[in-house]
Amino acid sequence: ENIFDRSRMAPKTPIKNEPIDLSKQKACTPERNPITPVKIIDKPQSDPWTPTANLKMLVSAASPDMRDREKKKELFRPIENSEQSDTPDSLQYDIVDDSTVEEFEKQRPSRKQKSLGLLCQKFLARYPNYPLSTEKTTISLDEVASILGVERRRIYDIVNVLESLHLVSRVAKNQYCWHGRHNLSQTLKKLQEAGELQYGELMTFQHKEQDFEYKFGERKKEAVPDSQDRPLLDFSEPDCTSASANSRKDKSLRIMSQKFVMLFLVSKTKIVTLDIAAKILIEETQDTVDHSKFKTKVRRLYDIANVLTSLDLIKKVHVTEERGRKPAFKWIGPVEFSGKTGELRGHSPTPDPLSETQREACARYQICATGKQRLTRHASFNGAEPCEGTRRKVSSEPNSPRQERQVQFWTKCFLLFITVFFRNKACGTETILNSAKNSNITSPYSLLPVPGDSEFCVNPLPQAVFPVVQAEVPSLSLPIGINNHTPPPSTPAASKTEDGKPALVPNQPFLCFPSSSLFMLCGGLQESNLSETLPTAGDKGNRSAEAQAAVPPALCQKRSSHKCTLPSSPVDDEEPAAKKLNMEQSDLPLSLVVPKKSFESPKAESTPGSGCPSAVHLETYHLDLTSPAASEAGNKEYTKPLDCQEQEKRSQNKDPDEPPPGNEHTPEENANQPFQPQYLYVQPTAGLSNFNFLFSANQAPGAIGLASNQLPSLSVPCVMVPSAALASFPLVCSPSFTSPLSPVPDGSFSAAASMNFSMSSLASTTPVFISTTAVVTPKVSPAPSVEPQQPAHPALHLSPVLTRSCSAVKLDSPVCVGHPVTLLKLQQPSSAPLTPKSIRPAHHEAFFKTPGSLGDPVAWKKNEGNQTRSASSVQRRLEISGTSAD
DNA sequence: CACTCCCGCCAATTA
DNA sequence: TAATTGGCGGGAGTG
Repeated sequence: ENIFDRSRMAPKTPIKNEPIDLSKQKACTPERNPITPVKIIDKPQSDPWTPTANLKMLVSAASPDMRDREKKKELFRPIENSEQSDTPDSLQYDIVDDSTVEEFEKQRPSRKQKSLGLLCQKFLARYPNYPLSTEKTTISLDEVASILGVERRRIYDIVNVLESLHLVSRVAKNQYCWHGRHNLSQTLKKLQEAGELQYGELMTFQHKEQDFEYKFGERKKEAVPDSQDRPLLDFSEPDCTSASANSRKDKSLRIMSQKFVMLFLVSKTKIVTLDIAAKILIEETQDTVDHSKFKTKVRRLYDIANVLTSLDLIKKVHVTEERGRKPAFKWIGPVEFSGKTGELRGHSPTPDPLSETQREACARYQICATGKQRLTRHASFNGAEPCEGTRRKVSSEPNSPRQERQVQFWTKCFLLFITVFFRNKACGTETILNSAKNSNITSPYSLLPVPGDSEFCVNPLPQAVFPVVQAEVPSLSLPIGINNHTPPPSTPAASKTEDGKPALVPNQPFLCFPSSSLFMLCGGLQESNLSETLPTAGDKGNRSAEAQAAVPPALCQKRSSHKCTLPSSPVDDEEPAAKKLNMEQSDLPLSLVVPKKSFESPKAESTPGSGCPSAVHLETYHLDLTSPAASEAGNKEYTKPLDCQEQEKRSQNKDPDEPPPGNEHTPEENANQPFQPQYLYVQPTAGLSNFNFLFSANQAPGAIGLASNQLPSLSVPCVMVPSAALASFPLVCSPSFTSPLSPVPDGSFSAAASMNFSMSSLASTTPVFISTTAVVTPKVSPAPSVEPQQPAHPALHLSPVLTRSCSAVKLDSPVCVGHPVTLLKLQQPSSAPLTPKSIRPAHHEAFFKTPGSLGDPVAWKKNEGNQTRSASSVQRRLEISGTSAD
């Protein structure tokens, strides 16, 4: 107590003045209860207390008596300085006073009490939410820190986040101005707009329309460069001015905070999982994704989330996924702000086209958000801020209907995706299976049980992942998998086997997700839709399936090059993990196939017809949701230009088959199209960091379901790829649909396997490729024909994969399981998406043995025709018997 | 053990 | 050069 008193007495100022360590100061804080027993005091003298203890107490006590604190601090300092060993302290406590101890304990700042969230609340409590305009409240960091009894460092954490939302602004050193929530709405609106541009665009561009993409492609080509130049958004705030200063600011907590908020605003579900957010943020900033970075990012996100939680903008929730529950946050703040567009866009000098391009680019970049791009946007974003001038650069085209549509579209897709997941999870897998049986889904797509799939996505993935990994690495090795249904080599043959369905399959579309981006989406989407859809077997089932299918986006990674380096290492890591996963179900073998590269050719072939379709499908989904017909139309081009790989990916995503049965059929026409299995790409998160997963949407459900249930979980069509590895290449997945595989594990796998292979091999099926790399290729427009290369490329290079299959959803089909999926992934490193090319090669090789794949994109292109290669490579799927993921 | 996230070192910036 | 900011990650508290 004495101490406290003293501290109180002492002037706060000390901190600054005094050389003393901040940390020590912290200790001071105790105020909260002035009451604190005297006893404590003694300690200081003696040193009994551990600094920490003191701190805790202080902290807990803190709020009220700030003033005193200052004094306290001073007092403490000495004490602190004297620091003694902790242990003694404790003893002392006891000795000193039991009561005190108790008090301390009570007061003890348990960790929670010291949480940033609580601190933030205290901080916020000091200021009115809606201060009178007239009154300018200035905040002195030192003062607040002392009052709250915390280190100044902590105040920075709070202030930085608040500043990102413009609740406060820095007026001078150590001085902030409190604005309150008056402008919160505007800020959020801006963020939403910016978010849509960055994140949303990705989606948007997928938008279906072929035209759209088509255009994009063109634009992209043109624009791409530009895009690079321009940053999409900048979060930057006021600081924009000092562009130079970016370095540090880029990583700023402020920027992270804004991006984080943007994710929520862009997300339909309004739920964002931390890992997804972290991935997204990492992409933006980092090239290399390492686990440590991920962890760091997550830490930061917690910091931000705590502040946002205190602002009542978000709340913590848990999203249960395959692997288990993941921490996530749900936006509970205002959601709509009027228009999206906003000024921001308008300014941009660049016309829509640019914007589009930018978008594309952005999609990649943005998300990744690296500096420049962001900047521009950001600037706009800031609007008010100084930078504005620059920011305007960013084009705004905001609202073009298309964009919006696209956005919507994506959203839908996401929703579907999410839904699917949820369903899967939610529903027993069993049901799914059943449903599947019922349905007879022949189509591979359909697999999913509609109703029940809840688990699908998630579970499968993990498991799948592992297997995949193994497989990948050595393609050879892979066979290892429990079921090796297909030996890698065989694959080609296998592919044929698949044939049964091949027709459908052929074109499976793949979706690529940018790793991060997808997730986000997913998170957001969640169920809402899903829930509805599901269940009924027939159509509904299908739909649901579709929905699911839609979901999967493939990811790509953006930066191709960067990642390349990683590959090897990641792989290693992966494996272990994979193993774990696999273990579970040995039965199931997951077959992972990793196609090395898919074939371009197939794609090419497919592309024209199939490729696009897939894309279309997705749309369809949406359409389904909304209006099916339209969607299909869209489907074509899933491919996109490299630039925006991410975007592309997304765009690809579109394709998913159509959910509705009817629709699906249509697509089917194209032999290829029909399939479009969707794949989901999951980025590796922390643990998995290296791997990427792809799921076929279609399959997924089944797979998932399977996993849990009967089937070997494996049936899951997921493929994992080490991200690094992937980065470079394109993945291919073929979802084959297996025909009706029954849940039987082996069979399923085999089927799957076959499928995969087939895909690769088969022209018909399209193998999917995902190319991570960003391939340069620009886009493939939907129309394959359009570009010669594209056809091949698209698949290959483009990460985007696309696919999706709505149909997958259909549960009916014979087993959902069947799908084989393949996946791929690619990743790109974060940063520079730009050069896709560079990236790929290396990675591919590393990961995949396939020569062709590895090599250049060009090769691929060449290959296009040859599915063979790809097939083979692809084929390598791994099988895993692992036990189920579970 | 995983999730949280506090704490504070220390570098980048700023005054 | 000193002070202010703030990135970052070790590692502890929680469940």
